[in-house]
Amino acid sequence: MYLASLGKLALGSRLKALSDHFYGAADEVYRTLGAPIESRWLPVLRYLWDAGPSTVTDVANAIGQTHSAVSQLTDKLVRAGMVRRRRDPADGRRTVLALTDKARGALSTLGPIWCAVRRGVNASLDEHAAHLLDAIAACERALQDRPVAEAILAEHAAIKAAPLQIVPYAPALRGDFYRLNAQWLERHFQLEEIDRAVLSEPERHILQPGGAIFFARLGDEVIGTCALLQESPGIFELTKMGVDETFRGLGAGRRLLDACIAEFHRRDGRMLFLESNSRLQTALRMYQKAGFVMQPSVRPGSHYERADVYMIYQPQT
Amino acid sequence: MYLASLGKLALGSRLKALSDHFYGAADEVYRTLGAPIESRWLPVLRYLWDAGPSTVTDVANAIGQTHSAVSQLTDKLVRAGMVRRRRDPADGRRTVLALTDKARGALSTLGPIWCAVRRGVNASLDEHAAHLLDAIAACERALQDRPVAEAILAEHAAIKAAPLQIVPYAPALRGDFYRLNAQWLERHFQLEEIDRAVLSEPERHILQPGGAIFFARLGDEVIGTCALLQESPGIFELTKMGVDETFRGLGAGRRLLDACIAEFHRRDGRMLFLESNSRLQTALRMYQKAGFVMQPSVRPGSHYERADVYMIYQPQT
DNA sequence: TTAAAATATGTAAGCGCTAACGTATTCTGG
DNA sequence: CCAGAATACGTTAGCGCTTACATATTTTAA
Repeated sequence: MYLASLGKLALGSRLKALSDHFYGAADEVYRTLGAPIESRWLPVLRYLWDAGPSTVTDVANAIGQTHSAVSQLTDKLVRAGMVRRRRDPADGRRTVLALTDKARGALSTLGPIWCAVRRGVNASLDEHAAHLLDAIAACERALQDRPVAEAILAEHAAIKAAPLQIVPYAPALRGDFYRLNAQWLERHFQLEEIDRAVLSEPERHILQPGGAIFFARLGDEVIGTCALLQESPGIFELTKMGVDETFRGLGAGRRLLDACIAEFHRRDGRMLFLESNSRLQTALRMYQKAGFVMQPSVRPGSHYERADVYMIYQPQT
Repeated sequence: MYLASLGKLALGSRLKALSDHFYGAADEVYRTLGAPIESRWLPVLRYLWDAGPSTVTDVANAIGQTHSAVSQLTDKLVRAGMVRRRRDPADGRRTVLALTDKARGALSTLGPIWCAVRRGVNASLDEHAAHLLDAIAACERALQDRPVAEAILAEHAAIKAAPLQIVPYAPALRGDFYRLNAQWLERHFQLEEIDRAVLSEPERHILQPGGAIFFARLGDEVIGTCALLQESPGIFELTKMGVDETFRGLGAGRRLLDACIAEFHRRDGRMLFLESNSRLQTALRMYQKAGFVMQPSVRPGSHYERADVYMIYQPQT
């Protein structure tokens, strides 16, 4: 959950754990079955098996590692008696790695074990693993096409350059009102029939009973909205606040909230309340900072299923 | 390619690289924009921001790391002046971590940058990242349900217990003949009309002209096949060899090959050849070991599009 | 009350990998 | 022919994380 703050960035450890899990399982199997092999060795051993004696760099390129990694792995393999190091007589810079007879013997008895590993992994993971591989490959390709840092800096420049404005309702914004509210409703709850009706016809359900709707614009983009609904004369509800997920953190929510509160005062409202849900912690903190106070119980006769929080605007004067 | 030998196990490094890429990009952005922050700090800082002063273990649980990792991260954060360590007066074992004013200041100016990071990452990766997350979650769940090592050992026991037999053609095996050949054809090439015809009616195209078909059975499962086709009197072609991908390494291919060669001798054949493709290195090595010799050019008048290898059986007597 | 068990944290060592460097050796162009 | 560039490879230090261990402190149970 808190990892989400980093967006997609916190994958590293999860994936390392995942792959360590696999390696660990394979090693456990090799140990149990008495195969004198470790799973981390396999890429190197397998390449030498297929390609015959090879230089460090050849192996490194083939298995997608740096020459250093191969060199260090080779240390272990030599220590385990699986690989022999030799100078290349034709080129004194090169080291030729070759399997020992011991390694050849070990590998040649490994067929059934590999087969079992393959089938066991498949049985456990089925298509999941395939999806994972596809997804990784897709990400790698996308990153090659375009460096992320560049994309981020471009976004930042665009955000900084665009002014953040609060504007009142206009018919052209009806679609935005729906979109911005549907986004968080669908993420956290269910979009119900009543929601669809109110969001589709804000004029009828909000403006006409004496309410107001504001929008936050960043440059040309409409990134947030908030509504003030007159429940009965002088009694207002703050509702339908939504900020585009990708544009949070710019202060648009607070600006919208302030606009609604100002409008409430302009209309000489006597009471302003809101209903929300305890899952929306960030929003609740913002309401609190703006002067809303948490009430001990939910609002009597609330017409929201999802409301378990009731707050009333009580600014300290 | 050689990683494939490990099946799905070689993900670790790729994913670490992928996530390092993200961290690196984010850090580059923070540096460029002058934010005194590193991306690895964020989970901790963000949690302290949201939850207030907390103990090491609380933070560790919240961000999904070990207490050691948090402790070490805290060292850095203290050195950077972002976090304060205090003993918990109520419980002398605990250390309470709290943000410094400096950290609070830094974090509060970070909104637009985070927003840009989110949008930049989204722009670069779009749904790829979402798929990746889904796939990881699916794998994690699958692993929880069933330990891999156990599944592998079960497979191994099953494989070891079952006898590997070579059996001649029987009508009930027609479907297996198709399946086993279609598998590798579709993976490496294209399944063409002519293939479909031959594979669907082996009696007509292979047996009736004086050929033979063998199957490898492991217990109840049919895991491989190979055919001997009489091209003209005394001239035989070894063809349609296929072993189920998940059952390779058990020696089924070699056993099938030997069966076909024995059959060739039993029929007093004068010549035995095969056509194949240089992509199928493993198969080619097996043919070589069995006595087939690579010819310098492709077979004249070959009826295979995909054949770029021509081998003739020439056992050293 | 007090010994044993549990909890909270820091520290050390290690993993697999990388980047940076150093040292050979070979290639290249004048 | 020979100086500089390029190549091959081992070594070192470091990353972020883990496990194993050491040291406090608190809780539990007899």
